[in-house]
Amino acid sequence: MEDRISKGELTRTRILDLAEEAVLQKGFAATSLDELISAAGITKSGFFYHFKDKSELAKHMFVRYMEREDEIFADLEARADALSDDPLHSTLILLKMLADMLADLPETHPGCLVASYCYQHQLFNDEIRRLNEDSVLTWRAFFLRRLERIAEVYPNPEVNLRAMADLALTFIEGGIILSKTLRQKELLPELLLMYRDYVRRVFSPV
Amino acid sequence: MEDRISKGELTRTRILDLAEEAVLQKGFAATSLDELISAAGITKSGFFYHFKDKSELAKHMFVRYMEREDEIFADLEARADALSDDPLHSTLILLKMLADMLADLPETHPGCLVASYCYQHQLFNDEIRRLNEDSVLTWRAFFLRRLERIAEVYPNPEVNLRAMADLALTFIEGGIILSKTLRQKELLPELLLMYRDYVRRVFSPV
DNA sequence: TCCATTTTCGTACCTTTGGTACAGTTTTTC
DNA sequence: GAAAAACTGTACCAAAGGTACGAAAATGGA
Repeated sequence: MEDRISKGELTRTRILDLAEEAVLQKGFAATSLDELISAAGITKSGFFYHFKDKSELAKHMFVRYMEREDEIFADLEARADALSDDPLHSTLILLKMLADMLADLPETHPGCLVASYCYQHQLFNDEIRRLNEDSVLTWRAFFLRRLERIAEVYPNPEVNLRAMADLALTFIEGGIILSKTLRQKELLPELLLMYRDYVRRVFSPV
Repeated sequence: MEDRISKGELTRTRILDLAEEAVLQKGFAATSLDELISAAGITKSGFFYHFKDKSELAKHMFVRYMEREDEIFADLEARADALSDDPLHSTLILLKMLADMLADLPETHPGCLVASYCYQHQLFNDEIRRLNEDSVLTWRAFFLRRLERIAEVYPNPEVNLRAMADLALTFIEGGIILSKTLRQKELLPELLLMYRDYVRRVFSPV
């Protein structure tokens, strides 16, 4: 009938939620299984029923994180594209919506798993490192696709679209670090709006 | 006679070098003391003679890291200012030299301790968190000071200088993550040159 | 050369953590 | 009501961070 979520699925979600929060605050190695199982209200055996070892936890945590981010971006894209047929305009809307979303967070942005894993890459196996790399490439492709569509309408031969797509990620990752370190949540949306401004200037006819 | 470096100082430097490299690759918690002492060729007691606990290691490592960075920036600044009296021009030179320096690194940038600590803040005490915050504020002040001098000569009322200073850090931190994750060392200098370009466009009279 | 300080080693011990192994039990679900 | 799913309990292991403290080199200056 309804979209039933099995009990196991719920427990797994609970573990992953707790793990993600802990990892973003103190790193993967310092996130102890004991801490997770007691917070999740299960036992060690229960944990190992769901994840065959800690590295499986890392992998599933990351995959889930990326799926959620992808959903968010797909949703923003759909909403932005619904509001304007002009590729430049709709991308500016998208960036504004993203900035608003980040500004509306109750606290400072908790952090990005890509950055966290990047600064602990030696802890992870090749599969996870590959996943991390792929996720960055996916984001780059997302922005690049939109920038290319803009460039078709507003050609600007001087601009390196790939570098400009990378810039979006740079703003996000760098902005999170700035926001987190200074504990000022406004910094991240402010920076994103600067990126938006930059995109507008580059493509807008003077 | 010469600037003698005591044996203890040498050992401490060796420990800090090893620790910094390990921390940037797998995080602080995963960097074991046993690993450091065996690599440094000392014993556990030897380690605890130099650092009263692991948290002292974290602190000294960070302080030393920031001193080195400060030196690098002070040196770049001195060299850039020697080449031009015009504040805009000398800052553009500074950014170019920084980009060149990063491009000349033999490998991908090893990472920034500010970002590493930021993503593991819960591991550290207030003193270290404060140090981390202060270091970002110092960098912001460094760039802000230069931007203000530029703005005196090339006024642009539309621009938020503080946000533009933060942008420099954002480019660096975000660029490191991008470079490290994709294992492409060219990305970081490329991004820095984009920041340089941005600064030039903002202040250059059309 | 002697003496004090600095630097390092040896050893023993304690707790937490990740991980393994595996048998047993309760809950769901069909 | 039976099979599959979702756990629990117990016992064990090696490695890690840390503590404590006494002894021994090494070094540096008088």
